[in-house]
Amino acid sequence: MAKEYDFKTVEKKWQNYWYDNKLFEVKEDADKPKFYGLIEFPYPSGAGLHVGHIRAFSSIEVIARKKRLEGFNVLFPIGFDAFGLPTENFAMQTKQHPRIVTDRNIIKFISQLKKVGYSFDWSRVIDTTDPDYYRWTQWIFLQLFKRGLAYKSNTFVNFCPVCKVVLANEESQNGVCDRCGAEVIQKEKDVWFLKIRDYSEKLLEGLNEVDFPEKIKVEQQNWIGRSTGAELIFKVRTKKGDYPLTVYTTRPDTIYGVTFLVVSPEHPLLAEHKESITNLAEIEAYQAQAKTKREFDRVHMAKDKTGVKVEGIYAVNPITGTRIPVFTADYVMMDYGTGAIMAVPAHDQRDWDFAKKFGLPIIEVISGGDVTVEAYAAKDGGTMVNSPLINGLPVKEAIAKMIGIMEARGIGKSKVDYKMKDWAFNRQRYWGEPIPIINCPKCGQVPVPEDQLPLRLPDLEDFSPSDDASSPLSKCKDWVNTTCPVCGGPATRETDTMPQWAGSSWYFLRYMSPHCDTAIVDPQAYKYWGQVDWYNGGMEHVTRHLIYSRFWNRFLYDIGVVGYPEPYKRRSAQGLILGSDGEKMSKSRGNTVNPDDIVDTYGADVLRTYILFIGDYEKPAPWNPDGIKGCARFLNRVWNLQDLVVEDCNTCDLNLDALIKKVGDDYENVKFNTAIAYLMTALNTIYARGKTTISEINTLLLLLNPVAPHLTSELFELLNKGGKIEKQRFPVYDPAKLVSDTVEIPVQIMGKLRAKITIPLNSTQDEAMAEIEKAGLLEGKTVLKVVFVPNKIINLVVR
RNA sequence: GCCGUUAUGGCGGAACAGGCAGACGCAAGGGACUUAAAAUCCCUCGAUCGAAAGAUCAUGUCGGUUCGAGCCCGACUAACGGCACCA
Repeated sequence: MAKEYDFKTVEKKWQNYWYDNKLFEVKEDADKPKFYGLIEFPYPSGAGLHVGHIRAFSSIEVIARKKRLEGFNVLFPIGFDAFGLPTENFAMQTKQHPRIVTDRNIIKFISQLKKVGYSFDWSRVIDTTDPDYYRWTQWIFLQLFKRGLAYKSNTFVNFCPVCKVVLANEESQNGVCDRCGAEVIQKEKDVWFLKIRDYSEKLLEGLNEVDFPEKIKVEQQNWIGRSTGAELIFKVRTKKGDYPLTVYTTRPDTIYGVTFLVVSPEHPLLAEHKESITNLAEIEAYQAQAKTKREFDRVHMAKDKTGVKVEGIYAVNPITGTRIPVFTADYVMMDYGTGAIMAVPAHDQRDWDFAKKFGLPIIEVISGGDVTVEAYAAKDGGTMVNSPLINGLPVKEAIAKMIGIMEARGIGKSKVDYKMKDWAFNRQRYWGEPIPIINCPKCGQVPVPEDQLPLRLPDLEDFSPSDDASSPLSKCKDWVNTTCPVCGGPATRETDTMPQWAGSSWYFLRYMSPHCDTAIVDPQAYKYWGQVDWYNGGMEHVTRHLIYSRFWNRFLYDIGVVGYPEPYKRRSAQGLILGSDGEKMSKSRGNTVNPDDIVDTYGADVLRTYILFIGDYEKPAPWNPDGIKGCARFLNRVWNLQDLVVEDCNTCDLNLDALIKKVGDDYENVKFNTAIAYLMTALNTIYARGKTTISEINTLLLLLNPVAPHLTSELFELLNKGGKIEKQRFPVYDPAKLVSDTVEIPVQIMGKLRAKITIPLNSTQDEAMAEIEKAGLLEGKTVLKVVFVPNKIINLVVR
């Protein structure tokens, strides 16, 4: 009998062996093919590692170990995305410096990750809060700034009047402050933006060349929100003369149905033509009200349209010459299109609602709906009516023709627009990268010279937010007051810091040469490692991190710093691990699972096996404490295979080639659950037979090694005179052995399974029928029709 | 409202490309071993009828295509995720 498997000793032994011998530390090696596997680096929260992390990391871990066995030079790095609010808040509460908190958390994470036996290259650990790292984050910002892609602009921020602090969007969900529950108000402030909109088209195009799950592509496409339409110019008659008001529309075909125009309350028309407006007081009251209205309200009041008619001015329809009234209403946004729309109530539900409320005419210009009941959008059908120049045309043709007419007359042009907004790139917080800009009264915004980077965070005593919506850094006068690098005169530093998404937008580049101090990435290292071959992470990052980092990489490509426009070749996404109650894990629900507990009770291999076996990798799965036991049993049975070893075994006819193919393919296809299931089936077969050979076990161990590396390393060593499993090659199957010479096919009668017959491979229909006759399945029946799929099935239609 | 995803036993989930529904695991029941328990091993395990052989029903609902549908088509329902007064 085999010695009982002592996971504690064995796991410790192999972890020491791997880490002490630096087995996973890699260098560029031109003789080997490279594989760069990446997991989203964790935020080192005080709570430590979560089972969600285990699921997220274990996929690439399996691939990394498999690729190593296949002879690849594998880069599988880890680091920490350590700037951010939770640490800062925790630091404030406990009156410790965030640096201390961060370092402590990182140490904890590293020890937890090592206990799981992950094959990370520990020589490349990066930390976004390390000045040697954020020096380069700041450097990238400066490149963006120098090319006009970073700019400061006035906008509204979420402000909690109780805590007196600017809140990030994620801290003010539903218009309520996360910490005190007070209603958040909008406060005007100058903030930095990155012109990600300039990259809309490139980010869309790039999706064509990457291997991402379709739903990720669709989500990014929707986020970018490309629409093709037209900009049309309506003349607005004012006391100062005609004001050319440009509206954006995707439906220029409906121009004959325009019965009013609507401008956003922030539209410059209103500010520039006050003297023409006869109900100015009313307009200004409405503007003031719209300003204080929170984003949240705007959305939830969607059905109850508000607005005011702008008296004293009117617009002229450029096609018909008709006079039409101008309104201002907050259902028109200043930051999309031109902030002004032509309203066609007959064919747009929002305009319809507004027209009903204000008693405005509704003119049908596309037949096919009943516009007295609701708007008829007619996206796919309908023909134009009441539209002299385009009557009778289907919608699509009408759009094209009308754009042509407008372009010819100089009153409009086709125009592509995007919903994606520029990236608001600052926070009024301490624990982030300082923005390396100096404000000089004479020279304006001056970049910190690159040789002065990193611009270090000053070591503040009090890093709590200020109550005037400015950053904590503004309190540090020694740091704020500086001299202008251009004119040498007195100047002040930018006091806002970068958002959390900054450091994570380029970290995959840093891993290639984490200690390079002359560039963000060493060109030789980049030349070798290039793109990330496979990147796994959460769906929640698809429209933030995943799009931001694609943007930065694309920018770096455009300025010649990197050689590939897309950073990630392939992306996969793990599903959420839910609590055993089927609900999202949370401390308040008390349904969380600490991976440390599982490692202590069952061992790292069991945890790894279970998290991969739990279900479809890409779908959410509830944690089941009993399920872990099954995986523990499985691994135990693998260990005990040593008791079944015989020298010669003529009945050991397990089809290993089929198993190798199945398991290997499943790993690559993110189907870890079925890969493990097939290994279990093979094991059951061996146990039923009662004997096995060392060579058979070795194959199984190699297949299982990426999932359960400790146990398989130990058993391999034991059975192979001290041999090391990592020196082996991942098994290769012989395609010729995947097919046998006979095949069992089902016999259906009238579509229902009635019997099974075993016939030689590639038998003809007649041979199959002969076999069925022999079995006496057709007595008293007349065969009307035979459907025969060679080697698959035979179905008989009988009477 | 728009976009997307999903729906299979008591549970998690399998089913390659329209061809044996329920692999694998859990739970449950029965048995062996044990003084006993744990561990381990063996058997049963979708529902209904039947002593059995077997038959019928069954992949969210209702229709359709097909020799054959969990899978394809049409119309729904529910849950989850994303976006949202986007012109």
